[in-house]
Amino acid sequence: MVSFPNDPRRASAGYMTNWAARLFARAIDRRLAPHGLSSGHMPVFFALAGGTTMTQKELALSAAIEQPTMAATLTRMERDGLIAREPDPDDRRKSLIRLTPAAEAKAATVMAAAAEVNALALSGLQPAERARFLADLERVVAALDDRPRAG
Amino acid sequence: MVSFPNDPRRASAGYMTNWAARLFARAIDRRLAPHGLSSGHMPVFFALAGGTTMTQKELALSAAIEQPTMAATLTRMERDGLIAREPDPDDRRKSLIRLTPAAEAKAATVMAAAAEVNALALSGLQPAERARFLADLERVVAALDDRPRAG
DNA sequence: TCCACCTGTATCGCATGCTATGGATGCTGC
DNA sequence: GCAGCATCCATAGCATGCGATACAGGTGGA
Repeated sequence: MVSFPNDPRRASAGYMTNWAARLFARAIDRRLAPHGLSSGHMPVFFALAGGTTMTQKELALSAAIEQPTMAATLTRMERDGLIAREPDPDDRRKSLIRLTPAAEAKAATVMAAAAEVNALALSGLQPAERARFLADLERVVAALDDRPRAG
Repeated sequence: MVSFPNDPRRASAGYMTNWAARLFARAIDRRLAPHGLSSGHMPVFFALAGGTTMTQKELALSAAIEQPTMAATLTRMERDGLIAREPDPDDRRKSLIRLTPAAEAKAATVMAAAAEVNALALSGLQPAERARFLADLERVVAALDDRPRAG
C-alpha cells in the first residue's frame, strides 16, 4: 500500500527513488541476513564471483561508489572471511582482492536473492514496461552523474 | 556517462535504483550544504513548512522511514536549531515538533533545491515519460512495501 | 639522481538508514 | 482501581554512504 495518495512527495522523483532504493535494500537484506550477508556485499560478489581479482579502485568504480565506502565494505568482508587481499607484485600500492572459497560457495545465493527481489519489485509491470523502466533509470543516472566513467 | 555498457548490473532494477538514489542525495546535499542543510532534512521540511506541528511518529510515517531514523534526524536538527519540540499537553508520551523561524526562513531554499534536482534528473525524459516513470516507481514501491499504511 | 606530481589506499568524522530493545505513558476490561 | 496491553519515544549497535585528508609508492622531466 502506498501512503498519502495526495502527498506532493509522490510527485518527486528523488523522494520516490530514495524510497524504492531503501525498500530494495531491505528486501535484499532480509534474504541475505540468514547467510551472514547484506546488500552492500552484492556489487563485490557480482564483480568477483568466479575467481576474478580486482583492486579496490576497480571495485569502487564497478560499484559506482566512492573509494572510502568500498574500503569500509572490504574491511568488513575481510573480517567476516568473505574476501582476501594479496599484494600486487607489480605495484606495491595495490592489493588484489578475491572472494574466499566460503564466499564463492555463497555466490549463487546472492545471485538468486538479487533475481528474486528484482522480479518481485517489477511484478507490477509488464515485460515491456520493465525494460522501459530500466532505460528510464539509466537516463536519470546519466543526467545526475557528473563523473565521467570509462566504458 | 554511464559506465560499463555491457555490465549485467545495468539490467538490475535494484542496482540502478540504488545508484540513482545516491546520485539524487548527492545532488541535493551539494545544493543544501552551503545553507547548513542536507537531504535527510527534506521530508521534515516538506511535512512541517508553514507552521505545521507533528509528532515524531507522524513524521516518520510521512517520510516512510523507521522511528529511530527519524529520531536521530530530529536530534541533529534540534542541535542545529532547525526544529523545536514542545510537550503535547494531551499526551505526555508525545512531543509536538515544529520548524524554528530560522528553518522556516530556509524552507523556500529547500523546495527550490528539490525542484531543481528533480528537473535535472528528469531532463532526459519527455514530459509524458516523466509521469510514466513516476507511476512506475509507485508500482515498484507498492510491490516491495510490506507495511500497510493509512491513506 | 632527484624533485614534483600522480595514483592507490587508509583513516577520520559525519549523516542516514536499519533492527532490537527498554522505559514511560495511556487505555481497556474486569 | 488495577493488571495487562498498546503506543510513543529513547537508545544501542551496526551497515552503508559521503567528503576531506594523509601518506606510501610509482612516474616522468630537468
